[in-house]
Amino acid sequence: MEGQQILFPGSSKSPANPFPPNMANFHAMNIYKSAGFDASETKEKPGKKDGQKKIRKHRFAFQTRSHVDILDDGYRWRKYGQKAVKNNKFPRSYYRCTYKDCNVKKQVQRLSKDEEIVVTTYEGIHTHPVEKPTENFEHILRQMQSYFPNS
DNA sequence: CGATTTTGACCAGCGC
DNA sequence: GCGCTGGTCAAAATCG
Repeated sequence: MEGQQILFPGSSKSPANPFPPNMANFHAMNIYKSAGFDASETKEKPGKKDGQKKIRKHRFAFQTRSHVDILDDGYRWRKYGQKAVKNNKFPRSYYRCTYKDCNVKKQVQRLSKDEEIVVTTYEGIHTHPVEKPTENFEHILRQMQSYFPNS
C-alpha cells in the first residue's frame, strides 16, 4: 500500500466511499500524502470459534495539512472521547456520526512531529444523505471568520 | 432548552 | 493475574 494516489471517487461511484462529494474538492489540494491503510481490514476474533470469525473494519485514513483540525466534511459529528497517545503530545479525538443508526466513526489525530499535519481516520460507511448539501462559499467564509476573527 | 463537548471512569485485549 | 493501553460511556458542563 504505497505510492497510491488519493483520488476521491465521484459522488455516486462507489457506495463504500465514506467521503461526501463536496469534501473532495475542498481538501484535494491539501492532501499531500496518504496514510497507510487498507480499504477493508480483517481482524480475527480470538474468542469465537467460527461464529463471527472475521469482522471487517473498513478504515480509511488520510492526512491533511491544516492548522485547524475541524475538517467539516458535511456530516454531523459528535465527539465522544479524547485520549492522549503514546509518542505523541497531542491528544486524539474520537467522533461519531450523529445520524440515526449511523455508526460511522472517525478519529482525528495530530502528529507531534509536524503540528501542521492532521490525520483523519474514517471507519464505517455512511448510509444516509449528507445533511449539509450546499456548502457555499459564504458558509466557508463565515467559518473562517469564526476561526480568525481579526480578518 | 436541546444538542454537543468535556473529562474521568470504565472496559477489553494483550504482554509479561 | 496484574497492569498498561487504546477505545467507549456517561454525567456534568457548556454552547447556541
